Amino acid sequence: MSALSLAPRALYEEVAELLRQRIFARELEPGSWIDELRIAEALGISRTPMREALKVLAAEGLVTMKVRRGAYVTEVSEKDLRDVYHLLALLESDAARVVAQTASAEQMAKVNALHQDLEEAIHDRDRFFEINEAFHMLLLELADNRWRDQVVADLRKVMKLNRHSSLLKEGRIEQSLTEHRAILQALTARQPELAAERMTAHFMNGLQAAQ
Amino acid sequence: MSALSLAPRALYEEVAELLRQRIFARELEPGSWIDELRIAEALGISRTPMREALKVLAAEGLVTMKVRRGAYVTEVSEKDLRDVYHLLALLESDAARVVAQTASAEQMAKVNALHQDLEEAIHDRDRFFEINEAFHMLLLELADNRWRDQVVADLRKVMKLNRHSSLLKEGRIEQSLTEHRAILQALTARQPELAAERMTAHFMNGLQAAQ
DNA sequence: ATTTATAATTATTGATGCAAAATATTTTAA
DNA sequence: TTAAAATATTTTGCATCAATAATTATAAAT
Repeated sequence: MSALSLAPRALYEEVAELLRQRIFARELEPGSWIDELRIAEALGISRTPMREALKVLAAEGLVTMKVRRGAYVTEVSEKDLRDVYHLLALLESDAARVVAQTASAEQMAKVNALHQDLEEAIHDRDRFFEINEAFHMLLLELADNRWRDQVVADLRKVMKLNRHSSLLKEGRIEQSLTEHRAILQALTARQPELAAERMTAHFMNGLQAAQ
Repeated sequence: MSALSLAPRALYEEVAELLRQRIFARELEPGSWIDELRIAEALGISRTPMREALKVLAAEGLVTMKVRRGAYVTEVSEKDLRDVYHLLALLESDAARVVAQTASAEQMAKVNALHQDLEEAIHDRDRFFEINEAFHMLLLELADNRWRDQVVADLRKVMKLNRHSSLLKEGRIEQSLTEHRAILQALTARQPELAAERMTAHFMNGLQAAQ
């Protein structure tokens, strides 16, 4: 697949990643059947790594396996989107709570620094999106719970399946930044419950904007 | 596996379930390498469904795949156990909150009825364990979030990997029942936050007992 | 004696082939 | 003309086979 890669992944991992891209790009539409033979042939690989990749994606929730009927791209309803948002809000607000409780001074400085980058990226939508993601990832990392990280990663993938999933709609950037400021304030003030509340509110506003 | 099954599962699903049983029974020890060839031969099946089953278990977190080194039973440290408990407490206490908020009168009656069964099973450890599990499952069902159900199911599997995972140690049954009474009281009183708090406490006490 | 390099063995990973099952199409009968 | 049954085609699912990569052991050289 890629000529040079430091950590050579197995072929089924490469294929899984490629399928994720196609699903998120809506080349494979939700509800549609995935023709494993056709795609495998198009990629010039056999069905074995293709099928293993589909199993991985099924476990992530991106595709749904039906017995003797193959793999289908998971359909994410409006309710599903709300449910996933609900869980993300719960898990990430708890991560914020943990960070407010346990982060070292150096770690908190890192959080602060990343927020400053976000402030400066207000006029660059793509960069704002990128740093926003990094900020959420940093909080997860500092909360130090690998199982949560895995769950959040999977849920975020499922969220991306929905057409209206973008956490940052056009006019939401200003609003989002304001919410981030409030979260940061609660974090640096070492107020766990307040940080959690504000993170929850942040997500709920994001959901409002998405619908 | 089972001679008659209404929903015929694929062989790789059957194998995945069998491997789960063996892992939980500690026939396959945490950290040990899984000899897919040997097990496949012992089961009289080929390696293909075996490998697909291992991919499924890897996605659940029960086994860890190492590139070109095969599958290993995931090792769950004490910290891992605490982390998983933390998430379960978070997710299930939120489910209790949702149930307190949204359950219909009939649904709440079901919750009540199941708790009464629990009260009556106090002298039958296995039955108490069984109904306890059913009670938690009922709350999840009533909270009506299939994504949470999936996450909780996976986390509970991981939890079972740890030697000290049993939610109900010998002397804990009395204590557990007392906590359940408090949760039920908050649920029927329609006090979401109280129900969530008490569910969290229930889990934290369970974790204490486990260590 | 220790370290390095090469060879051999072992195990994972990927490809191909075959059989069973499900769906779609065609033909026949009412 | 429509419905049902049979046949054909498509596709999944399992097994076998081949190749690649890694580890271990042995031999040689320093």
